[in-house]
Amino acid sequence: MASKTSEQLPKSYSPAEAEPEIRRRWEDAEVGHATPGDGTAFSVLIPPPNVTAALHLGHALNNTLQDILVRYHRIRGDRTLWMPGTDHAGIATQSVVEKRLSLEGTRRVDMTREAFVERTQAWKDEYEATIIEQLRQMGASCDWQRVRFTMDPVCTAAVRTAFFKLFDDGLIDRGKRLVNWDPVTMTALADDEVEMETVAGHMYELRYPLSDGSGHVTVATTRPETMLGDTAVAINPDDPRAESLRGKSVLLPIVGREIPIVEDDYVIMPGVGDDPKAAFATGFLKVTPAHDPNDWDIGLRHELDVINVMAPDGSISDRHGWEDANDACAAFIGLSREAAREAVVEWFRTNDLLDRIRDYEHAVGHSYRSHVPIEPYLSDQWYVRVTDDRLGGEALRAMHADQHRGTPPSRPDGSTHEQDGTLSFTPERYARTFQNWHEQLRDWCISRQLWWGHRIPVWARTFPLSEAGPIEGDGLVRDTLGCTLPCADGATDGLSTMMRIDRANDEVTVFACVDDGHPQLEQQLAEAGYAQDEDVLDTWFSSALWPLSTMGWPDPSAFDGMEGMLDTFNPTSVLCTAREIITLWVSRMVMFNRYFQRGVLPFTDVAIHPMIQDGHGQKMSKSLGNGVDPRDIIRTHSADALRFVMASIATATQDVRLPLDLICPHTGKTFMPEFITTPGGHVVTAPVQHCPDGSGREMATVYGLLTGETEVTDERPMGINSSSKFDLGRNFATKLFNATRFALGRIEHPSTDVDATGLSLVDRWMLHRLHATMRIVEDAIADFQVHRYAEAVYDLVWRDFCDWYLESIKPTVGDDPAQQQVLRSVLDAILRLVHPLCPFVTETLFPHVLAAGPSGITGLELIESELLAEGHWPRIDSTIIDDAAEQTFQRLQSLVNEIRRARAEQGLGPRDRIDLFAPEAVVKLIDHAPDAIQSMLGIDAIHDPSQTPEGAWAVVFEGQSLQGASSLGSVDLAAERKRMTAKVHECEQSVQGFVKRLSNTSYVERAPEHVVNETRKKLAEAEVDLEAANAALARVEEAMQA
RNA sequence: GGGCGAUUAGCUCAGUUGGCUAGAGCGCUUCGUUUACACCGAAGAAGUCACUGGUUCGAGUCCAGUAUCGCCCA
Repeated sequence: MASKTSEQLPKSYSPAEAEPEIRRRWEDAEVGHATPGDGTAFSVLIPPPNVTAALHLGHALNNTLQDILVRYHRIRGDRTLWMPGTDHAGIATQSVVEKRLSLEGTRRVDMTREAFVERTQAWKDEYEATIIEQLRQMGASCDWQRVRFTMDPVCTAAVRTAFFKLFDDGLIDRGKRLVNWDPVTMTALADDEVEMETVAGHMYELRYPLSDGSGHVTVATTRPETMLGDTAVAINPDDPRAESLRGKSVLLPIVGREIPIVEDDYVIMPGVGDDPKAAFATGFLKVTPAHDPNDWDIGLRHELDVINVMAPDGSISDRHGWEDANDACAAFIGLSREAAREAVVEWFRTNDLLDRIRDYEHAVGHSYRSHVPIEPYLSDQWYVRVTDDRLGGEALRAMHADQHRGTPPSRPDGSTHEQDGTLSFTPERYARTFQNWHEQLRDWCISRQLWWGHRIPVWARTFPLSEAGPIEGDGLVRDTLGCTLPCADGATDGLSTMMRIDRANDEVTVFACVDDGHPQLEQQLAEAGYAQDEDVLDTWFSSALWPLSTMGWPDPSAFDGMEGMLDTFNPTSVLCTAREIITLWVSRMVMFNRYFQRGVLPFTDVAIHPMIQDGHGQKMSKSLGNGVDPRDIIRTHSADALRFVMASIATATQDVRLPLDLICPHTGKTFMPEFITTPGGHVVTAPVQHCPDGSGREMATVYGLLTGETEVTDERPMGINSSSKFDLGRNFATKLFNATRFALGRIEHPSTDVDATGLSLVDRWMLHRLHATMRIVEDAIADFQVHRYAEAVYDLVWRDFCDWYLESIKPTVGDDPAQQQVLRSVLDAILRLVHPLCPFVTETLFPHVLAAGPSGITGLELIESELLAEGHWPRIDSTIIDDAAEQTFQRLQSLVNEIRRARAEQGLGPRDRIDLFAPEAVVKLIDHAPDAIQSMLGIDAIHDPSQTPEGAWAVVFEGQSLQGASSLGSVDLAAERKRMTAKVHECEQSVQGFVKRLSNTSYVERAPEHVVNETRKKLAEAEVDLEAANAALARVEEAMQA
């Protein structure tokens, strides 16, 4: 290392060359590798990115935040783990693979399940590699020896164990429920995979005759075709018509089914309230429990029949639970839902039962994959009973008392756990989201009709009831003891069973769940004619186990190098994520970790960061082509730039807009593209853009490619999405590099034994600034406010260190070994402070600073290490604090600013020299740093005011007036009068403001004394300034008349 | 429909328990390239803090209402 001298630093910084080399050094040193053990642990789990696609800027923000925390804690000396990994993302990944298959002219259903999974595995391998590479390029200091994948053997073991335990503990249910069904791809969709779209539809009013022939009721519906499955008509109990209809029933047209009229306050009354639906309501609601989620709930409340009239492909069918279809229905069977709608409406019209049709705009859920309306569809699904107090209740009890509104439910046995009340959200308001979610929790449907995922470890077989022996009950039965069916007794180790008894059909279905590590039981079940469930688990089931599975739960000793991981690192320290998955993921991790780890939390803090939108406030998304690949930013701006800007924009109050720019492939120039508005109202880049140099050359955009409106050719290459927002970070890294290079050139013989108290003002001030910034940084990171961190080091490096300190020491540092040591140590400390934000440039510079010699300032400890990434945070004593130096230096800064302003107004260039004629008090102030002031202001000499020559200009400072004169001897009196007039005006405004405030007696009486005194002091200062300014102005005017 | 936010300079955003005569970066104007850095330096212009009320000696900050936008849940 000692060979790294300042001479070896290149003239300018080239991140593209430096970054791969630095990364190699970190990886060779296994910087991120963590082992279990003693001491303060700090651990973070990556929110595993989906292997569906490469990372975008949202991930860059998320992971930058984590890496900052992790690098900071690592160099603070904590035992630090950042666990990396990826998520199999069941439906999303299956969907992109199917899309690729369709491009190849084949389909999933044309191949075996094994072949499809293999194909998907290949996709996963490709994108996992891409994602890991992206993280490495960003400088993520993960533990790369512990990369996990939600479907790898370690995670799979956890999933199997968890499912079995939940099943065995009665927390897994099976039942018929409505799911979001995509009738084109024929799978259930998760709620978040349903996109709400506004549709111009119709509200149909249909007449249903009363069974007793005493008239009819008119129902309003947007989906007339579902009437074949109606099992009731509902009316609001407050509706005046309700009483006369009570107990009556309706004869359902076409089907001839007699269905009850029920009273339910879900029903909207016509014209009542400000719900827009009220304008379209008739007060009567057809109830179709099998085809509408709200109707399903009404059905439950009134114990209605559930009649499914559709096949999985969305066509009308009497073979999926519709048993009373008569001849009149035959005409509809087999029709698509769209055709059936027309046919049903036509039937009503022909039979004079159609009242009217009105245009009606409403939101309809669409499949994000096939883009057809989703069908609420009745099917058998597995559920986790998260509404059970052992799960949902534990999540509420986890919340910090300051953040939970009211009192969380207590445990049935009244017990408490030491980790109750220890989960905190930052920003605090997101605790509300978490609490509200758990207070209206619904059971969690975990089965998905997919091939890609964790297959549900349940084997089932249906038997005639007569073979089952003496079993009791009807419906779902957990106690299977006494059952004589094969594999159904539930007493075998590793096997847990339940059964569904269907007495009406004389059948019993046995469900047998097998624990992890019992392949012989699976074999046995297969031999007994049981078949494994075809479905896979919801992706979030394995994600929910992430804090456990990545550390080897349930048995870390079963895996290499994992022993002790759970003990040391679970609960983890903080989870960094966006708010959109508080319900989907955070909640489930809390429930599962507490359930499986005897009350232990998965993490104690949740840090929610903003979402990144484009310049038009739209989410960055693949379909809008407004996404930005972090690798493009790294290529054009550097990883440090990416990270610095990500940290700067990670503020707590709102989402951030990152206006999109385009990089021209012809010239490499960045420019603002032309935007167009899509029919859907989104603002996107026009498919073809023109080179900003006016040459007329063209380029294609991501959006153009996506819509097929353009393609990439030699003449029309791809424009790269970027953002000039990242210039800030690139400039910062460059500035730091240049400043370091310059400083190193000035450090020749640093003292090694420097006591801060004996130093010059500028040195003491600089050390004071370092101390103050360190406190800000430490507080900011403790509060997860990385933008405050970025801002603080920006000011320290650019404003304090470069603009003031380096400029101040230029005349003296060459001959001052003590100052050289201050320069060396401050530089060293700055690199350590900036490292978590910009690890590459700081690591690049670090050995060069070490090569400048050992540190040596009392009260500032800088422990050396080979790599900064494995180094140490500076230790700084409070003896370094020097408020007097800070105050004096601030006065000098004001003086410099005033004189610079005057110089500029006088039209003096940076090289024009001046003489200063200053009163004694000002000279005394300048004497704190005479060389610095003279150098920064280009002062040749300072004289007594009595020697002021003709043609001097004035500066008002602290109520005094000093004069400056250019060596050229000329003065621009007009400019001088203008500036002095402005100064007088400014002073008058101040004086007036303070006088007004102080003449308010209630202000003087009621405001705290120190506030009033402060105002008096300011008034006094403003008054003397005004006096001095007036005097100066008078002199100018006098000179002009002369 | 319920909940949570946002609205501050041309743009993107800060603004900690009410005490500022409201800040930053970019952009803009003027000046400056022998003297670390033009991915730079110096100077400058630019804001009725969405609107209407209220509380207070004092409101960008607290309260109520209005408008617009965003997200989550139903």
